[in-house]
Amino acid sequence: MNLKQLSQMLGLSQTTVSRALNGYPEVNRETRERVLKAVRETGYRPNKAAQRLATGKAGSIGLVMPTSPGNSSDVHFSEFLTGLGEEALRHDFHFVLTPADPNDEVGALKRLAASGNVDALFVNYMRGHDPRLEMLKTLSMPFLVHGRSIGSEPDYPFLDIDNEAAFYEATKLLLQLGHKRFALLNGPIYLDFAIRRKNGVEAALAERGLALDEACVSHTAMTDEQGLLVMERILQMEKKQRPTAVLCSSTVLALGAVRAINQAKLKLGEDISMIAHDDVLTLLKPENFTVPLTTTRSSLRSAGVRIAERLIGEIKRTETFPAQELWKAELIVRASTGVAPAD
Amino acid sequence: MNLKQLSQMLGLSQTTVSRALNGYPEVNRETRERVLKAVRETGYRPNKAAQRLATGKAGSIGLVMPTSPGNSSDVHFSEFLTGLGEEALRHDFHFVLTPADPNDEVGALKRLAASGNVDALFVNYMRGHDPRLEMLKTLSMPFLVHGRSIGSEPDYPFLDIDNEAAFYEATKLLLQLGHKRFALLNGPIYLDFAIRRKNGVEAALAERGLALDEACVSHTAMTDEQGLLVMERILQMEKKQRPTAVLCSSTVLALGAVRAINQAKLKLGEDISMIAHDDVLTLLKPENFTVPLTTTRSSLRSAGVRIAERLIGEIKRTETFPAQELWKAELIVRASTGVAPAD
DNA sequence: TCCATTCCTCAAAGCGCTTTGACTGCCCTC
DNA sequence: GAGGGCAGTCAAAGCGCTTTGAGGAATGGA
Repeated sequence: MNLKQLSQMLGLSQTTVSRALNGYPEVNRETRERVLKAVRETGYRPNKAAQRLATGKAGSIGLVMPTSPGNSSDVHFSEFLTGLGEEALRHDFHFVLTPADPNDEVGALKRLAASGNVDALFVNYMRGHDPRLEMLKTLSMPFLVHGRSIGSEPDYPFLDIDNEAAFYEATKLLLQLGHKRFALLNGPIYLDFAIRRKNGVEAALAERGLALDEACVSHTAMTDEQGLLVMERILQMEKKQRPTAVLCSSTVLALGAVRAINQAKLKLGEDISMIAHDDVLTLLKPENFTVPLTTTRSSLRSAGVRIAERLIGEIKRTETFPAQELWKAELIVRASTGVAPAD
Repeated sequence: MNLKQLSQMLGLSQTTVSRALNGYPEVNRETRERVLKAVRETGYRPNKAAQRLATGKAGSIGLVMPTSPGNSSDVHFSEFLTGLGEEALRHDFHFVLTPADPNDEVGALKRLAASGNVDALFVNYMRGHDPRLEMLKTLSMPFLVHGRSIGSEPDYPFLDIDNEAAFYEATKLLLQLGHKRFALLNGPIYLDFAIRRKNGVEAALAERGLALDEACVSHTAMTDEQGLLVMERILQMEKKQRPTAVLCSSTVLALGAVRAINQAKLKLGEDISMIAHDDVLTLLKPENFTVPLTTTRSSLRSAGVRIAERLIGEIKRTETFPAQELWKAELIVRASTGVAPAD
C-alpha cells in the first residue's frame, strides 16, 4: 500500500493525503479525519526511503558500533544504548548501527554520513586528539560527542562527565582517611576519560606532595578478568610498599579486583580501601558487593537519554541546547573505604 | 556529490557510471577504472535512500530493541549484537534498531517492516506461543528467529540451542553425583528458553522418580541482584530440605547466587553444587569465579554471527540455509560441582 | 559494399514521497 | 455584479538512484 493507492482509494490527490498526514493546516478537518481513518484501516505506512529522499530527513541517528573482536566495553555500551533507545522511542526515531573495523572508525563514520541514511551522528569512546573530530566538523550534519577529546580544540558539542573532578574528589577522600600509597586500575590509556581520571588522581596527590607510582597504575580493557590479574600483581608487592588505596575506572574492573583481594585474604575497607567509578550498570550494583563499594556515580543510561534528546532536538530544529555539558559525578561513600591501616 | 555530478564530471552518462560501480559486465575496462578512480578522489557514495527506493534493497537488517525500563537482559543482548555486527561488517550491512515499548513489539515490528527501511527482520526473546510469529509469517520479508516458541507450529526459520537437552544433561550429572534436592534459578517463565530448561530438569528428575520442589524454583530477571535474593531465600530453608544442587539459567544469576552462598559461609562444590548456563559473556567468565563454575556453554556471540550470515545470505539470495538449526550446548565440568554432602 | 554481430554507451522511465505554484469555488465587500 | 480574499484541492516537478530498451561505433564475413 502506497500513497498513490491510498489517495486513489480516497478519491483525493496525493498532495492532499500527504498534507493531511503531515499535519498541514490547509486541509479540511473532515478530509483529514477521513484520511486518518483510511490509514488506520489499511495499515498504510509511508516508505521511509522515499520520505528520506524527498525531505532529506530520515528520522534516524547514526552510530558506529565498536566491534573489535574481544572488545568488552560492551556492558557499558549497551547500558548507554538503552538510554538512547528510551528517548528515541518517544520521538519515533531509530538508529542505524554500522559495525566498524576499529582501525577504520573515521571511514565508517564518513560512509554512514554519506549514505544519506542518517540525520545526525554520534560518537563515543573518545581518544586523546581524536581524528574523528576533524572529520565530523567538515560534515554538515549535526553530531554530538559523548566524552571529550583532550588535545583537541574544545569547539564541538559534547556531553561528558567531569572525570578529573570525580577522581580528584575520590583521591582526596582517601587521602583524608590517611592513605598514602595508591593504585589506579584504569581503562585504556588512549581513551580520554582514562587520561582525565589519572590527571585527577595525580592532582590530588600533588597537593600533598605525593606522586602516583607507575608500577601501581594499569591501563587495561575494563573487564573483571583484567581487574583480577592486575590486582593480583599489585598484591604481590612487598607489604610496606603495597598500595592501601585502590581507584577503579569501572565497577567491572572492581569486580575482579575485589576477587583478588578476597583471595589474598585481605579485608576490603580495612586492609585495603577502594573507590570505583559507577556507571550505574543494571548488571552490577556497587551496593551489592559483599563489602558495598564507595563510588563516584554517573548514570550512563541517563547520558544516553540526554544525548538522544539533544540530537533529536537538533534534527527537528525545535530546540537549541547548550553545546557543551559537563556533568558532575556524585561521590557515594560505602563500606569499601576506611582509615588507612597502620604501617 | 551525487551520480549526476559525477557522471557529468566524467563526461559519461549516469547509466554507465552506475553500471561501472555495480560491476555490470558491459562496461569497458578502461571506463570502469576511470570511474573507480574518480570515486576514490571525490569520495562519492551512493545515496542509500535512493538506492533503496530504486532497488527495493536496503542492505540492512531490522531489529526491535527491547527497552523495558530496568530490562536487564542487556548484557546478553549486547553480546549477541556484537556477533551480529561482526558478520554484518563483512558484507557492508547495517542494522536499523527500533526501540520498542515492550507491550507493542508486534506493532514496532510491523512499522519497521512497512517503513521500507529494512530487508529482513530478526526477533529474539521468544515467548511461549509468541504473537510475533503469526505477524512475521504474513509479511513477505525474510526473517529469522533466535530461539523458538513453544506452543506454536514450528514452521518458521529459527536458530536455537537445545535448552532442554542442556539442562537435562546438567541435571543428570548432578544426579550421578548423588544430589537429590534441586533448585532452579531460571529466567522469566514466559520466555521459551526458560520453559524448556525447566522441562529438561524435570525430565531428568522424573527418570529417578524425583520432582522439582516449586519452592526452589525461581523465575526472575537475569541479574546478579535477583540471583542473590533468590539464593538467600533458598538458603534459609531448613538444612534437611535445602537443595544441594543449583541450576542457574545464566552466569549472571550465578554471580549473585554464589555471593549468597559465600555469605552463608557455605562452600561451593562441597556444601552446594552449581551448574550455570554460560552464554560466553565477555564480562563474566565462569572459569574466573573463585570456585570455577561448571557450565552448559553456548556462545551467544557465535549465534549472532550465524544469524547475520543466514539473514544476509537470504537477502542476497546467494545461499539457502537449513531453515532450522538446533545447536547443542557443551557441558563443561569445573570445580563447582561435587559429590552431594551426606545428609 | 552491405549487413550482422559485438561492445559500449545513452536517454528516459520509475521507485514513493514532499512541495511548489496554480486553480477552483465560495463568500464577502463595495 | 465585479473584484478580492480565502479555504481546499490538485498536477507536476524533483529527490538520487537503477534499469530497460534502444542506438552508435567498430569489426568481421559474405
